[in-house]
Amino acid sequence: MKSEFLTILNDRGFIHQATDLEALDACMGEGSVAAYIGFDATATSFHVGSLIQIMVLYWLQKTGNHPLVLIGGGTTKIGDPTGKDESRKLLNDNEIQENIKSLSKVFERAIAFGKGPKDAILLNNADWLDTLNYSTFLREYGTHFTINRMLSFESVRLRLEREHPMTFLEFNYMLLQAYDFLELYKRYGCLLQIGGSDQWGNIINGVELVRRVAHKTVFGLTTPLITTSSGAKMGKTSQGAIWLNADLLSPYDYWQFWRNTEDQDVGRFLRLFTTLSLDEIKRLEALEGAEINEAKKILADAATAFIHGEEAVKEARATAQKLFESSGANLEEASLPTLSLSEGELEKGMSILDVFHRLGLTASKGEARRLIEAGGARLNDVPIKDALLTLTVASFESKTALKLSAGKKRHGLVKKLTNF
RNA sequence: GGAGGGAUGGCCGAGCGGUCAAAGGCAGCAGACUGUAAAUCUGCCGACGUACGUCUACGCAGGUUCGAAUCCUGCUCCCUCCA
Repeated sequence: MKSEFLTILNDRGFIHQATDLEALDACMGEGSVAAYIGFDATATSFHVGSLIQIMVLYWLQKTGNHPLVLIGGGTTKIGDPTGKDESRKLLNDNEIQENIKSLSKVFERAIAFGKGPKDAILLNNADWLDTLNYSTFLREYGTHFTINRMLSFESVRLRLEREHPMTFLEFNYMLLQAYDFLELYKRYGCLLQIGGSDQWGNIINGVELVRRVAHKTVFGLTTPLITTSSGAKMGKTSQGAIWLNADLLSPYDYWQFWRNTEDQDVGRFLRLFTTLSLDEIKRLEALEGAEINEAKKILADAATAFIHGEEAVKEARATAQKLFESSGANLEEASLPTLSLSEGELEKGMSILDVFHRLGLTASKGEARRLIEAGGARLNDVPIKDALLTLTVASFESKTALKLSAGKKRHGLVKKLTNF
């Protein structure tokens, strides 16, 4: 590898497949290249599954290339059939707009947007897709696609084989994504599209369309699907996805997610999801036994800082330290789910089951009861034995906050509100 | 168009008139062991009630029956074979 960008990607394990790696490398070695990554606007937040793409954007910019962030405001109206057994419910314009607004916040910390030649640009393909004229589009681009070939793509073939219906609308998705590439090539001289490995088919369609229409060789590159060593897809937990937006998953929980990485994944994740130097990572992943916990903290710090910023890291780390490393510390400041009870409520007494439920530590009161029976519930680190326990003013003694724990890792605070 | 099979809890999958809140597996949660890891072992795993209990749930809508996830009718969706 000659180019800085591809060297980094290669060393850090970002490359799964590429159309012509050598030619791309030569091209990127010569100067700044505009490259794009497309994102669906199907949810209000990304989760860690998309994080690898965001890291790639960071490295693009870091190595002097020109990142184009494409949000699929237009293609989301179609719905990417890739990897899906049946068509998704279609979103309306409003929902898509909301999603775009909420999604784009994530990029701001990772890359710099602006008007300069190396500043990232945020784009929405609705800007060109919405105004396409059907018959013109068919005449100009429809001739470059054969049904024979389109039917051979995995996304289509699977549906056909299983006799799950695929609508004509969805069938067209790949044409529109291919057209995006062409449009970005024309507008910004974009030479490279990067995406997850499942996007391979869509990406090569774009490469091909640009070659046929503009007679230019452009490139495609995919990143691997990241799984944990135990084989699970990244970021799926019982609590739901590991969201990147703080309103869906608190920075503390995000930090914890990384803190709890399996030993075997630490090195790989440090390379992919932090920007630490490779030397440093080598040192960290060589740690053995309990020592590797230090590496996990560094991973959690770096990954959290990348998305939520240094402030959030400090808070998360302080909270974690209070919870796990020092007992009886002052918890007032900790960033935990908190329930404030008024004096009125405390006069009457509040069932401990209700408190667990309202704190979100358990999904129902029954679950809270089972937790207590299993010995996993604690009040200020003392196991709760009685499910009938009620919290009253007296429970607080001289303190203003109580710590409730569900297992070792999930905690919440109950505060006493003073009326006056 | 014809013939047959199927739809069960987050997923897979048994049950085929009462003993069914529904076997078993996976996922999940808790406990033990550890290192906030993995593996292993143990317990839990619809909601509500302190509890004998009540409610909701086996594709949808009706029906038969003292009693239905289980039988009947209609509907919807899926699968297999034949044309």
